[in-house]
Amino acid sequence: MSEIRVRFAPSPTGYLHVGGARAALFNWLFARKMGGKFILRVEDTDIQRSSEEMVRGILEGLEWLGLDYDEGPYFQSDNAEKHRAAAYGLLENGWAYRDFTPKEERDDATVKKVTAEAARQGKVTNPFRNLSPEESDARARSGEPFVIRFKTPEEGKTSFDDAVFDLQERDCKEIEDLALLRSDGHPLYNLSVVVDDILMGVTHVIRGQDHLSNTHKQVLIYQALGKPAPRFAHLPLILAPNKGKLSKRKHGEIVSVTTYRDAGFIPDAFVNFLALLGWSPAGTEGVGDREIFSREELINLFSLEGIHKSNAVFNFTEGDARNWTDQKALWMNAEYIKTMPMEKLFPMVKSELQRSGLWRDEYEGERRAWFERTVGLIRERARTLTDFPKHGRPYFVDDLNFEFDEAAVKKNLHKDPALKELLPQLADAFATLDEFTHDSTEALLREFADEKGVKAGLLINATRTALTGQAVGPGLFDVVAAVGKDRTVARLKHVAQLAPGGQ
RNA sequence: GGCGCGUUGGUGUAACUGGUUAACACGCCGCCCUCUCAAGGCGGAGAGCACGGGUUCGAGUCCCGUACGCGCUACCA
Repeated sequence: MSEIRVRFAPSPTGYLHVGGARAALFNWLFARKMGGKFILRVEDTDIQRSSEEMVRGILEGLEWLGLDYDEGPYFQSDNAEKHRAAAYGLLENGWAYRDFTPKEERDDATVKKVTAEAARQGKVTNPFRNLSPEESDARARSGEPFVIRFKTPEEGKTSFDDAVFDLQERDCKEIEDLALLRSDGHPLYNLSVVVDDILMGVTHVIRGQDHLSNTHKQVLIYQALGKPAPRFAHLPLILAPNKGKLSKRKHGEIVSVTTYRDAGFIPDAFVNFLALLGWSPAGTEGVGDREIFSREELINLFSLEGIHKSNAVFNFTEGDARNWTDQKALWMNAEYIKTMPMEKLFPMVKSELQRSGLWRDEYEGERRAWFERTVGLIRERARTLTDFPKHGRPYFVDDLNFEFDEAAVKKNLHKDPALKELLPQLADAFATLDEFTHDSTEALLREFADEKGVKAGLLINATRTALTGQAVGPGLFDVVAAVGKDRTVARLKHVAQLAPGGQ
């Protein structure tokens, strides 16, 4: 069997969105699984809409996801000459004709309505379809502008066996005489994809279901070109919570994969989440109810048969800061952060801390053990990588340059006036400890509480807020040990000064 | 309008070729743990499988119809 070759062919009309990312992922998984090649091709036929910046966005997204391509990126526009040649070839052998109808300018917004309205009138035979070659040539020679259209057969049907949607058939009379070449000579999508896929030896076309109807046109073009069509596999769509289309205009940054990168997602976690949107390893022996899969496992488990037919909803709540994206994605990310090997997590946390100016080289030198322990503390309740600088700041700064949560201060420091006296005393007691560990500090604090006749919880919560500014966080004695003796003593004394006197 | 595709709890999914009280995960609620918050453990609510017919001893699984959603119907991709 010859080599499997698949491609991801995004149009650079925006950044890499989750739908595109998932299409790229499935192509990549298939290529890796089958030992084939994964090709990246940018469909920039419509040059007016393309920009280098947008191409960069796509490349960045793929890189972050770790979807490396074996060939490319190719640019469809580079092949325009070949696409044109193909169109003229079809013109010559009678599979296409020149249409001299004057161009109608339609803007993107109204084109749907206009075309739907036109379709309502019923299909009409293009008056130029049967123009004699002589007359057609003559008019072309005279400089009259024309578009080259495919001469869709009047009889018969097209068919292909989709790997996901099974046998697809369509009557040719339902298919319009699609334009192949614009009057300005630019090749159009349906021609370009086919020619490029032939040129690149693509064996499997895995793409969004929105192309399912187009595929019939492409099948016709393959026939006209005398080439076998590849195997098609159409993916279900990813929809917004209202089951409508996911779009940049309506849903903003939430659909861009770079948003997830910047928000502190682990690439593997996002890939894992994406893989389960519209695909499942159902029926695979021994997989059971698992949902967490490493990249290698996904590659092994992946198959076109596991792809669903029905669309999936990307479930997020607009305007909810905590659940800004799909909660399962968030959960999965937390799961990865919590369980991944420290060696893999370390560099991610490092660059995150560097971004917020909290990184020190000693963290991978003499203080590495301390740093890893501290990261271990934070990771247990982190949902994204940005939680490391956010929750971790009190551990990484020497001074008091971290935020004190107002409610926490009120509840844990100001509520009981006795703390103004107790905290400095506790600080002094801590200062006497030679060995400053989880156990030794806990023993000391509890004994101190007993002596003073107060509940340990009072001091514990006050100390937590003194050391971290928060009312919530890891177990207090883990915090104390991580913050260390000097800072613990200093911070306890500091907050005591801030406490309201007397009352 | 035409053509195509789809429809299992709020979301993602499972349910071998029709055969136990429709399963799992996320989310939600409660309990336990506990110095807080998470995590973790335990338990619970939530779908009778879009709706209506049919076939069958028996249907989420097969057939027909309807509704709804989505896609295509461009000199966009």
